[in-house]
Amino acid sequence: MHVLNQSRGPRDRFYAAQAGASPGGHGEGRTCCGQRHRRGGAGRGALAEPAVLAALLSDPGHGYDLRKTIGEMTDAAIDVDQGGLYRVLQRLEAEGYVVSTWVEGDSGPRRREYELTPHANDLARDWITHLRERERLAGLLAELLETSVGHARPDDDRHGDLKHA
Amino acid sequence: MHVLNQSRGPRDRFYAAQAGASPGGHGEGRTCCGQRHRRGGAGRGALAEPAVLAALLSDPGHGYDLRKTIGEMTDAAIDVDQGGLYRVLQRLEAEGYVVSTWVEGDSGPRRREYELTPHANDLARDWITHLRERERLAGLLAELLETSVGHARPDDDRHGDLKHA
DNA sequence: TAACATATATGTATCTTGCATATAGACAGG
DNA sequence: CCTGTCTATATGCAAGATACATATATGTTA
Repeated sequence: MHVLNQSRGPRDRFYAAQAGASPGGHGEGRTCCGQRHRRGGAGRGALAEPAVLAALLSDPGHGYDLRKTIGEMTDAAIDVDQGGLYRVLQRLEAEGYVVSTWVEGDSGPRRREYELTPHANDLARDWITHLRERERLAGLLAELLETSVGHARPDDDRHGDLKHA
Repeated sequence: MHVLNQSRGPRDRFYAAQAGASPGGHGEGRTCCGQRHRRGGAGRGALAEPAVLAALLSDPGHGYDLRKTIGEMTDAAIDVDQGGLYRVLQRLEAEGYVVSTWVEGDSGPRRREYELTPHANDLARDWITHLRERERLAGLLAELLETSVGHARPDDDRHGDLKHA
């Protein structure tokens, strides 16, 4: 599952401390594209905001549940980090695309309900245009690479690296 | 044309000074998605590197010409900034995907020729996978947004902003 | 010699991400 | 009662990628 921001599931408190993660040292996970796109970075472009928008459009609610909503909507293809999620919501509110209100729940911790403003429709349309363009460009580049690389398939030269034949 | 990095065409020297750009002050270009994706940022994800890879795969040469190659290959949809271009090339060389050699040209400024190493094929295949996934996710989100927003089309309320009517 | 095109390269700000951490209420088990 | 876990919101921080501006150096042309 693509983790846009966070994803370590439940067990927030001291998870890292118990698991022995090095704070500041960083591991060296290698995701793809030759070591790149390791931890932070803009490897895949902005996806959290449109995902949040889509979730709020189809099913308004509070932040914590938004993750689940997004996960379901995208068939688990997109998972937004908790931290990033609230940052997106704060930004959207500061810009007038959502409004939030504290809910007086009689149980559980305090929570906010987020609602989209009419402006959000404009933003969503902007995002649609933008995402379609990104889709097009990614596909275009993929095709170009496929055309040029095409000769050797991943399992075809696992032993000869292009110049041994 | 999508400007990945730079694009102000010829006229490098003092272009900004003459045009009166504020160094450090920054303007506030608004590209799309409600003010965001203004100047730097990771708005569209990494595209410069795969573009350079595709260009080098189909037509090796020196950096300066690579821009033109990329522009032609992508039908002007992608334009890589000069600065970013060389940074990509340096990175690829540091990682062993390209090798460069100074060319003793009898005219013009010194230049480097860049060649891909056999390793570059693996990287290209990684990028293909990655780009296809990005294509898929962008399309998925676009569809979700379209479904939820669908009711009002951009030109349907160009005069009524949803709440003034 | 000034202006311009070619060519390579660095400085810097900004944006978005991903991981880690900080609070805090409610609830279950020992 | 204390500990641990789940729900819920939020900030700190480093890294990666982009875009704009600037710094060079060489050759060509006016």
